[in-house]
Amino acid sequence: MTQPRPRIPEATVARLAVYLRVLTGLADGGRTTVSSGELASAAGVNPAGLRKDLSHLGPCGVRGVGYEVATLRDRIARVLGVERSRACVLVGIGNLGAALADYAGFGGRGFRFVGLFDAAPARVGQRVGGQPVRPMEELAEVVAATAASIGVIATPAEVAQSVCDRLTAAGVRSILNFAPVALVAPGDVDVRQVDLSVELQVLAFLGQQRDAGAPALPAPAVEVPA
Amino acid sequence: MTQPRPRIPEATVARLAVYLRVLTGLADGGRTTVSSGELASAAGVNPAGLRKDLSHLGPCGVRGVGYEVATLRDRIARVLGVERSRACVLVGIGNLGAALADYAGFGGRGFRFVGLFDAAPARVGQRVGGQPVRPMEELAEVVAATAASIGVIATPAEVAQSVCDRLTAAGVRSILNFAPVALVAPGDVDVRQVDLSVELQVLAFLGQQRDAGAPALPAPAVEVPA
DNA sequence: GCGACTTTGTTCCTGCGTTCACAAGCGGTT
DNA sequence: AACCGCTTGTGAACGCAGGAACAAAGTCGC
Repeated sequence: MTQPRPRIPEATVARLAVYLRVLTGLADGGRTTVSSGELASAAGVNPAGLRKDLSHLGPCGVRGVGYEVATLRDRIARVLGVERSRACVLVGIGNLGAALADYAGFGGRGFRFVGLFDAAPARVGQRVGGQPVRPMEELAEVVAATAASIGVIATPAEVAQSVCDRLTAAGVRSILNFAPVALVAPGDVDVRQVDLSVELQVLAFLGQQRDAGAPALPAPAVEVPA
Repeated sequence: MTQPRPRIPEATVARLAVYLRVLTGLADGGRTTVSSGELASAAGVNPAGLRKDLSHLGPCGVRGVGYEVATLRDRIARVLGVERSRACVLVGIGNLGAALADYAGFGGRGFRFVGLFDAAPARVGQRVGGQPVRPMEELAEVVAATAASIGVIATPAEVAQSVCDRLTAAGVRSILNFAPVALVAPGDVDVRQVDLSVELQVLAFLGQQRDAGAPALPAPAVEVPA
């Protein structure tokens, strides 16, 4: 009954999600097989690293040929746990929340939002992404009824912790937090933090560093023909 | 170079951005000093790691006391290049693009959008976050006029590469891509990828792993099925 | 049927990031 | 003025991720 779970590194899991997306696209395009080199280039990673990532799933390719697109896609989907659709609740239907609710990349990849919640009475009742926005009072009820295991927080930072508390109290065990605060949660709850502005600041730093120290750099920019 | 710039690890840079946000909040709250332990807890990291991160900036704390909030904040801001405001252009004003344009976390942290662009004629002319949406034809012009160094892509995946090409052609050297495709760009252009659904899939994986193996299994060392 | 080519899966190695633990330094107290 | 406790900064070890090279294995051509 147990899965092949010799512990997959988290960095590998993140890349597996990318491979899954690429493979889904290839399958929709009618491709039946793909080589590690091609897949790696489409995913933006090193071919050897890709093969190492896939090796965690056990042998799933054919030497001399490559990987069967549909088979590999299904296998990754099963390992990632997106084989069956997962119920998620989304709290905070501001600009970002509405964008997330509408984001096609979620529904198409095994996630479905079973409840959108907001504390502002003005927002409650509006329809976003085909669903009505519900008041916070219904949160526990919906989580219990749908067995939602994932909660997404897209509220202002000030209320994120209290939303987190309510989600965990309702039984949610996994939380994705877009608010720029570090949440504290019970040890058996997974919390992942996404700060949209952090990436922008890393970019600014790299740009400043490049501009400051690179002028005399050789950097003939050899092109890599794909 | 007068700058102590012996290469700061990228992971450290990302955390410095988080420290900067926490410090700004503390300063606004009137705090004058803070210890590494407290700051680390607010940022969700290990105290020793935080001190190591800060050590890249040179000594900036007082032993036995802690760090001076305002001083440390300004120092990190200078290192990250957030001291002066940076001009950014944003392409793709859909749900996500509108959320980004409105996101207060950007303007407050040294980034200002000097141009919002969309290919859909229906969107052009609308005002989002206090600015008008412009047609793609004006992209190169605006980038040249404002010396924007950062471009943000929030378009559908299909057109992201062509937008990337136009941005680089216009002179943008740093690109933040929210579209789920790996972009190819010249070697002197920094491209950073953010896939919102990847984090969700990592969460699903961790949740599945927890549910399947947590009851009493420490590490069963199971092997692959068939 | 056999050889050669292609591509996977694995192994080794190098470098980086993270953590632990300790010495150094400063403020407050007596 | 000297001691003591607190906190920083740094040095070292551990573990992990990434990259390159090699061997196994299967297919295609002759």
